[in-house]
Amino acid sequence: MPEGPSIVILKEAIDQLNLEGKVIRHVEGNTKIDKDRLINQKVTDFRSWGKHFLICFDEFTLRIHFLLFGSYLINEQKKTPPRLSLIFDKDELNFYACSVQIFEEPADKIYDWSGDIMSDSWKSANALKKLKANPGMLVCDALLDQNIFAGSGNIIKNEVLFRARIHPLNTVVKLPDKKLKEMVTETRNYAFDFLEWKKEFTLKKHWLAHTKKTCPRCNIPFHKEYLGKTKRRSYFCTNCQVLYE
DNA sequence: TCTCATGTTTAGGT
DNA sequence: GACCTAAACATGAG
Repeated sequence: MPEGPSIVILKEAIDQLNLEGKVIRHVEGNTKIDKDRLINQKVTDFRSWGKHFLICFDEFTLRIHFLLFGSYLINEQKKTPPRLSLIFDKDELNFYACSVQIFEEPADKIYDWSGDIMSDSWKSANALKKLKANPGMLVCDALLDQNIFAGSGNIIKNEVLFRARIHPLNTVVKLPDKKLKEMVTETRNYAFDFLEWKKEFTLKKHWLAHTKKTCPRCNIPFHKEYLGKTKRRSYFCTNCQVLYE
């Protein structure tokens, strides 16, 4: 569920229902937020920013974050109790095991859309600027940093570094400028490949590095190590992924 | 049955 | 404050 492209799929599915401008009639779920705040409120828009799914209202924004295990169902229910159910006249949206928050501001005041790798407003130059402001940061951390690449996650990290032949333990400053730019553009490229493959249910089949045992370029074993500040799984080939001096 | 993982926040230590 | 770690949350695949 979690990475940015999956949230785009959710947004597109909900857009099919044409709920923009519709009013929420009932609210259920075990969330701790004030559910009454949502009743009789008119949804103005559904949006996504990175891994955040946003339900927008004139005066406030409802944010759903699926963390690692969250899920949703549209006009269907699970046996397990929902974290949040939004019931409209004809449709219902059910969210499970997710983080729910209300911000008392419209989404445009909260979010910088140019930081979202999936957004039409994405600006690679902004990401580049943020990277250069953190020269000592490991690239494996940078690709998980939501302030730089909102929507990128561990799968995208591993696949992008493999595609661009970059060793995960490079610091930002060690990468040649051209490589750094390539890392940024490949992040968005891969995210859109991820989106298409996920829609076809063929995402896993297309993984070249993530969870893989052997490098498909060199035909030698991948390294699997828990790297960076967040100690997330990294799969990499020390032969074709370069560690720059 | 058990381990582990597409994630983030918070509390606590140094 | 910077920087680190562990814990908490919670679900399903293998």
